[in-house]
Order: sequence, then C-alpha cells, then structure tokens
Amino acid sequence: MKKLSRHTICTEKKCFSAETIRRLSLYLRNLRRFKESKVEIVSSGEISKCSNVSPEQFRRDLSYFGEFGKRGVGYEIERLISELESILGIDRRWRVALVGVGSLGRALLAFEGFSKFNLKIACAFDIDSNKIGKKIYGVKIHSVENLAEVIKANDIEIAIITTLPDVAQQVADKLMGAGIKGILNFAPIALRTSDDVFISNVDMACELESLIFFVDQRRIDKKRRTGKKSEV
Amino acid sequence: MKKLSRHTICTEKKCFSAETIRRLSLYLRNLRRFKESKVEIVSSGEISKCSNVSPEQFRRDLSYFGEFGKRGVGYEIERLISELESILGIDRRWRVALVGVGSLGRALLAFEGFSKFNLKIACAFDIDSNKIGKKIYGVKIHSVENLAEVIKANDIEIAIITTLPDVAQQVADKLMGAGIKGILNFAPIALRTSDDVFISNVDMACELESLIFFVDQRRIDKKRRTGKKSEV
DNA sequence: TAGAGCTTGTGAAAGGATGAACAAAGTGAA
DNA sequence: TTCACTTTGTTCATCCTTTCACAAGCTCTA
Repeated sequence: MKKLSRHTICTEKKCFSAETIRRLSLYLRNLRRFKESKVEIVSSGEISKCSNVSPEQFRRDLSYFGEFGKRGVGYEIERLISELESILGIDRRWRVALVGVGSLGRALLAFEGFSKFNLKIACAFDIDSNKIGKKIYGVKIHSVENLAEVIKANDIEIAIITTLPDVAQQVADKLMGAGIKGILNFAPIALRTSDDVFISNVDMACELESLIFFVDQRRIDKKRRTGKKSEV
Repeated sequence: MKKLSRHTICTEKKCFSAETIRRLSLYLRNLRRFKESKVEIVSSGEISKCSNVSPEQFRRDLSYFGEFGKRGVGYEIERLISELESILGIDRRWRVALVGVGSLGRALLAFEGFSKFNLKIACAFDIDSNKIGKKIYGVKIHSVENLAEVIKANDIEIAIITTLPDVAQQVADKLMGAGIKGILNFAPIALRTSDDVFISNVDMACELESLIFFVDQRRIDKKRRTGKKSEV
C-alpha cells in the first residue's frame, strides 16, 4: 500500500515527497490571490511568507520541476500559475465520484470551490433508496450496486469517500474494482489499498486530537512554569 | 508562527513531532476497534499493521511517553486506551466553538463522532441574521459580533473555522483576541497567528490536488513505459 | 561598458525521522 | 529450574528533508 503522505517520486532531476506537492498546491492558491490583486511579479520571499514556508523551501520545491523565475527579478505570476497547474495536472478537467451522501457528502456536493481546480463531481452513490435517483445540487445519486458500471461509463479515476467508517473499506474495494486510481478518504479509518491506488486521508479526528494535545500541553507547561510543580 | 505540522515538542525524554501525535490518535482509534471485538491483548505488530506503520514506529511513538507494554506479551488494550486518552488530553471534556454555519459547518454540527473524543460544539457563530438566535442540531447560533463575550463566558479554548476564505483571517484574529488557543481551520488559506496559538489545517484542496498529481503522474509513467516517448 | 544591487537556483551541511538489530524481560513447557 | 520462544524498548546507522551559503544571472544607472 502506498501512503501518500510518505510517498516519494523520482524524476530525472531528484526525489521529492508528497509534502512538496501539497506545498505546490498551496503556492498556487496564494499566487491566484496575488493575481486577483493585479500583482504581476512576485519574489520567493513574498510568496513564501504568505505560505508559511522559507524562501529556500519554495525555490527548492520549484527546482524539482524546472526553472520558472528570473534572477534579480522574481517570478512572473501569470506564467507560474499555469506552470503549476500543468505540474499538478489540473490544467485539464477531472470528473470525480462521491460515495456516501450524508451531511458531509452533501456539504461537498454544495462546495463550489472544486471548479477552481477544474474538478467536477460527476456522480454520487448512496444506499438510501430515498436518495437514489434524485439530484442533489445538480448531481445524480446512484445506487452503490451500480457503482462499477456508472464509474466505468463515465471514465472516472478519482473518488471521494464520505461514508461511515464501518463500510469505508468495502466501498474502497468496490471502487478499486471499478478502476479508480485515487481516493480522497474522509472516513476515519486507515484503508487498505493495492499498490497502484493512491489514498489521501482527510482526518478531522486526528487533527482535532493533535490540536487538543498541544493546547493541553501548553496549559501543563504554563502550570509548571508558574511554580505549581505538583506532578509532571 | 507555529505550524502544527512541523511543530516539535521536547519532553524530559526526547523530541517528537506533531506527526507522532497524529499517529497516536490513529492508534487509539484502532485500539478501540480491537476493544469492540473483545480483544484484550495486542502486539505492536498487529496494531501497527492496521495503522499502516511499522511495528518499530509504533513502539517508538509510545516510548516518548513511557513504557506501556509487557515484553514477551504485548499491550493490554484497556490500559493502553486510557493511557493514550490521557496523553492526548481527551480524558476530560472539551468545549469548542464553530464559526461559519455554511454547508460544511452544518455538517460538522451534525457530526456525532465528536463525542467519541470527549468533544462538544458548545456554540456556533455566523453573520447571517436568519440563522442567528436559532438552534441547529441543538447548537445555538450567535452573532459574530458577540464572539468574544460568548467564548469567554463559556471558557472555550478551541475553535473551528468553516467560513469562506475571505473572512477567515479576520475571524482568526477575533478568536485569538477572545483567548482561543487552538484553531482547526477548514478555510483554504494559510492563517497568520501569534506564537502561542496552534493551527491545524484541514485542507481538502491541497489533498485533492496532490491526489490528482499522483494519479496523473501514474498515467504519464504508464504512457512512457508503453513506448510512446513523445514528450516528458 | 562597468559596477552596484537584487533575486534565483543549487551544492553542502545540519537536523530529523525511519529502519535494522539486539539486549532485556516475560511466558510456558519439560 | 532451565531452556526455547516471544515481544518490548532502545541504540546505532541510514535515509530524507530543510537550512545555509554562495555562484550565476538579471536590471538599472552612470
């Protein structure tokens, strides 16, 4: 199984990690904001500041894919945006499937931001017969039973799982059987997948728990510093 | 600014990263699943397998906080669960605030899984006067104007941002002013925060774009392997 | 053209995280 | 008790990522 978070890719230039790609995505977003403000040239210092990385990090991340800046000047925003879009693969349209039309699934169907990176939820699946056949935010809900055929007919390669954790593995297996090559998983469970399928987990629980840990830690530290050395 | 994803903490034992804490959260979840299946003892091999990490990784992660296993035997699940809950700080109740009751915010209000880690959304905020004063899924919606006073009155330290990116920074500033110490940010923007506030970003866009990159890459590789060496 | 003043791209060093390997410690059978 | 077997906790070596530092290259002015 490939864990995207630890996955590394080697090009003819060097090896870079999945983390690099996530940062590229972040840079792209900030570049678009600059563009909206009619800025045309930006330096690595400026773009890295609003992305919370060092300028060197930014320059190195780009260096894996080519040379996009002008020494002594900076980066032409228009060009860098289209280069990044091309690198990330969002310069063409992607159609994705969504499985599990619960409250989170519904929220994603309503999310307009997807179009920003050329992405369209082409179809959705659920087991609830009350939902099947209906359209929600313009997306048709199919029965999970027809998953494989609908996905193949629509030539879809990427899917989003927003089911309950109990059935997430089962759904993932079905998706892989239908030829899906990338899964964005919102179910709080570590999915087992075959080697040629990429998984990206969006795990609110992990994020929240680690947040709680750090807030809690800070409180403990504070207590210790103020002298109440009761127990550690 | 502290980036949670890169933040490191030093105890009297050693230094560990925020990644370690995320994994602890994952272990905890899997341990609970084992417990539901009435398993009582588990080895590092078993627990690490379903968490997609190596057994050594699992043992090392625990070693930062103490010795919880028995050599030659394994880990007593019941005990390890309560130890992890204590380490993560979820052995006591946390009340959080949510800002931005859009479709995603609403989905989070409906999410029952929060209670699993002793977390309750105590209040929510929005600017829409149609929502203010109402209760959604049992949570009262306040005006953002009263944010500081409501948060202070409820003694809340953690907040979730589910607003549009345009106003997210503004909301974050208000939250910090009200004494919030941890923010779970769903808005696709890198927030600027003061040093003593922890930020954890749940960034669907980054995850999706990196997923697209890898799926796309795989397709390019495939094309290259099959001989069509047109362009790289 | 020459030179000062930027900013990029990248080797080299430093710093962290992961993996291999093994001592320490528990179990159970003879 | 002794011995074979199992599994943990930890040291040491390796690998990967980030930071440092600087040469290369562009612009503008005189």
